[in-house]
Amino acid sequence: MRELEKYYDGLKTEKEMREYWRENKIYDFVYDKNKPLYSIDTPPPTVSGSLHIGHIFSYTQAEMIARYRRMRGYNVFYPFGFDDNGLPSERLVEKETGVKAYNLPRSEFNKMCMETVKKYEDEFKELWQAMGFSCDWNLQYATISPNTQKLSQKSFIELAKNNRAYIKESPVLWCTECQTSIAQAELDSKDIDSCFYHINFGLGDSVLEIATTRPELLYSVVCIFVNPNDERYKKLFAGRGDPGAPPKVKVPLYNFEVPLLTDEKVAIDKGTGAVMCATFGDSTDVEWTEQHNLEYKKAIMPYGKISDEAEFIAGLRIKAARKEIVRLLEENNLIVKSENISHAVSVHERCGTEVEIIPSRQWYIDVMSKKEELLKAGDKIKWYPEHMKNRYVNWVENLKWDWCISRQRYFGIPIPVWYCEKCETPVFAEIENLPINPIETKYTGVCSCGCAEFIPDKAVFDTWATSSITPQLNLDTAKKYGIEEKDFMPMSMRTQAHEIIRTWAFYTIAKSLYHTNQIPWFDAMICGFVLAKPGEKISKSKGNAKFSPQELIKQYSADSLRYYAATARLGTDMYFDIQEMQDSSKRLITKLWNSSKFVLSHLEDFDPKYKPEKILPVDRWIIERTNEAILESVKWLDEYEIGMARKVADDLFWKDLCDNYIEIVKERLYQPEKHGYEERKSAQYAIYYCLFNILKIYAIYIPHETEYIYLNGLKDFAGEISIHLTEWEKPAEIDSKILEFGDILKQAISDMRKYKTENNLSMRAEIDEAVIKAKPEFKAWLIETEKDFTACSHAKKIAYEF
RNA sequence: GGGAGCUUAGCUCAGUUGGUAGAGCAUAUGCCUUACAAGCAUAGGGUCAUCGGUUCGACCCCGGUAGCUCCCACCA
Repeated sequence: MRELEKYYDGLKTEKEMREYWRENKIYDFVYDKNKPLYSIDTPPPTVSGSLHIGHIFSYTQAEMIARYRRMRGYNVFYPFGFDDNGLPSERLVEKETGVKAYNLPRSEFNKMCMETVKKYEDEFKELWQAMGFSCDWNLQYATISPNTQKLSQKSFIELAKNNRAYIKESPVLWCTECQTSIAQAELDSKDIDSCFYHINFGLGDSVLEIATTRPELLYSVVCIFVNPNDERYKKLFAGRGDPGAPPKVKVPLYNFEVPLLTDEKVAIDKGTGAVMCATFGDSTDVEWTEQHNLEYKKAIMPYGKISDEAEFIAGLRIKAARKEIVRLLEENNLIVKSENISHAVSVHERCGTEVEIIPSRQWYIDVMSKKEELLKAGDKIKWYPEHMKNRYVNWVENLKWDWCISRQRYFGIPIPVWYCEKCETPVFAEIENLPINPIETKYTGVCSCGCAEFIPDKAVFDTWATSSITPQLNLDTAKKYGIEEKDFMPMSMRTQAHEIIRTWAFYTIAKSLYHTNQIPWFDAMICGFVLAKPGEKISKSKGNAKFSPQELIKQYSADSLRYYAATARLGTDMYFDIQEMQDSSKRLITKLWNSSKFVLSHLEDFDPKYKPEKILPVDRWIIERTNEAILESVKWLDEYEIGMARKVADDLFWKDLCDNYIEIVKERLYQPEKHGYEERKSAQYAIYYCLFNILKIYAIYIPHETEYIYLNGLKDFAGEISIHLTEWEKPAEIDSKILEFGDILKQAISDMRKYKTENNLSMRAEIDEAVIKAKPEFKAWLIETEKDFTACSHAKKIAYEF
């Protein structure tokens, strides 16, 4: 057995340990049918730029769970993936190269995307490896890979054939900057400064004042609404009967007439209580258009300009059009007043552009009619922390649109569909031909209408439409290891941050429900964010990501970052304090090193197979404390509370083992001639058990250091080639009597130390008497401990108060 | 406007069956102790946001209020 060096060199050691793990394939997935399976659905990071410390922390927390389960005897299926297709990646490429996707041939742009994505993936992978992640890279997947494309297209075709997915020409959320349809989940809200214009519309010989923030949409006004209970307008409807011809309102400038209708949705106290319904100003306009069966006019074109049909403003961009209309209205004295307001508008989360609603033909997945089933599925999943389920429920209940899955973009998975040139009926690719790009491959069949000419769909899928099948991607990999679907689905656990409950979690649940009629995973582990300060997310754009994760690892070591990342409470945001990280981690890592050094130096002649006939009471105490801590850690980790489990380990290690137990048995270990050889063996047995098990708990947090200590001190005793392949003890019931006995000893030591400190004495100073207060039932154990206690207190005499 | 979380020592936070308030950091004082001065010991420091209720007893359970944070809605 080798001895540990005087100081621990984390940076050097970590590299060596990772090399050791690689060489010995420590984390390679092996499916042992005698062990239960624990599968983790890890977020494939979006390849949209470099990762920051926030990503690192939440991934690390989940990684600790993987390690924990492995050491509890599970087959841990822990794959990693990259979400490398879609708009985020496209935007990254556009930003890095300065090109715009629509200015290039699609194949050329996609090639650029592949190159960029590859570069970042290598960077990501290196980073995860530098953090000591125990995933098996043989299980890796990428959402742009051919196999993923196949599964994603297959998922779509199945849903379309089961009428869960459908194509429809209808108003859709549209980003004029990215020039694509988007889904409700991609909306952000932003407060913007705007102007509320009160405009005079014509009403017979009189006028009707209507307030709007979007005068540029006057051309597309299809009717005016007032609330039926609004006293101001009731008289306008009097005597017209029902159904009567509604009053007509004349739109200014354009001078066409639209009906005046009533709807309960109109807020009486907003503006003048009369609202213009344009196609489309907002989502309420869409609802009204459907409910009241209104016509629609195309006002805004997909590229963000006003339609050619609109007089005065044709071809102008939206903001310019607004300006021009306002100018014309003012010129004609049609504006009664205008008030500056700040109001919330929906913007596209990726680019911040105000979202429009324009009619377009898109593919959707039905979620609106399945809300109840989706909510039930949410109930079946165990959410950690529990209250995170609220976000899911809240989202499902407030859904307004079916999930639009087609995007008019380039770097994504093609929609495997062609349309009949004559009747526009969609035809689907054959499953065995997937993956397929309909632009490159012709459809060879004949349409039911007899036509044989087909037009390919040029759109691609929403990124989430693919990343929502990660359980299926994982299953596909698992099958290669001989795991059957019934043993794999639902997966054990999904881990993710709370910000993507409405996207990733929701979509995955929906797809799982539609494909398999069951939940995708049993547990959802929802991590919090790492914030720079309250309310401020870490991001490059805010410039508060002072250090890159790579730099932090290089400077402070992965174990330091990992130990600190384990401070967080599950689901709760934490603030990253570099000083605190450095101090607390370094302290623990050093302490663990020094105490291990001490323990190992007393194990030269130790034989783990030999259990001393008599284990002394104080040794039984630290063994039992260790067992207690293991059980408590298990309890916390089963609930994904890694921070609480770490605290349990810290308390045992620091307070009980280092501060008290080692101080008590030190002399017994050094001087068997004074304390007895069998007594020394008892202590050896206890320190070995305690250190090994503490290392096993810490192994999930600081895998490098614990492995190094294990390899250089404990491996010869334990046999396994890595501490990460050992299993945690499974202690039976805890003996509380012996724990109580430990508390008595600790109290006595504390009293003794207090006395010495108050008298400015060294801890080694001799004192006349040390006093132990205890119940009489502990008398026998105390007598057995007297030699130890005398040694650690340096008291001439031990007095007892029973 | 609806919902969730938080409010405990100067700072960061624990406190999971309701029974005398805890840790780390910081501060002060002392201690070279056969692992560790990259250490150890001891101490000071809290009307547990606030008001009310239940209870023999409340940081904990219930209700109200305030502040902070987040999610959702608000887009005429």
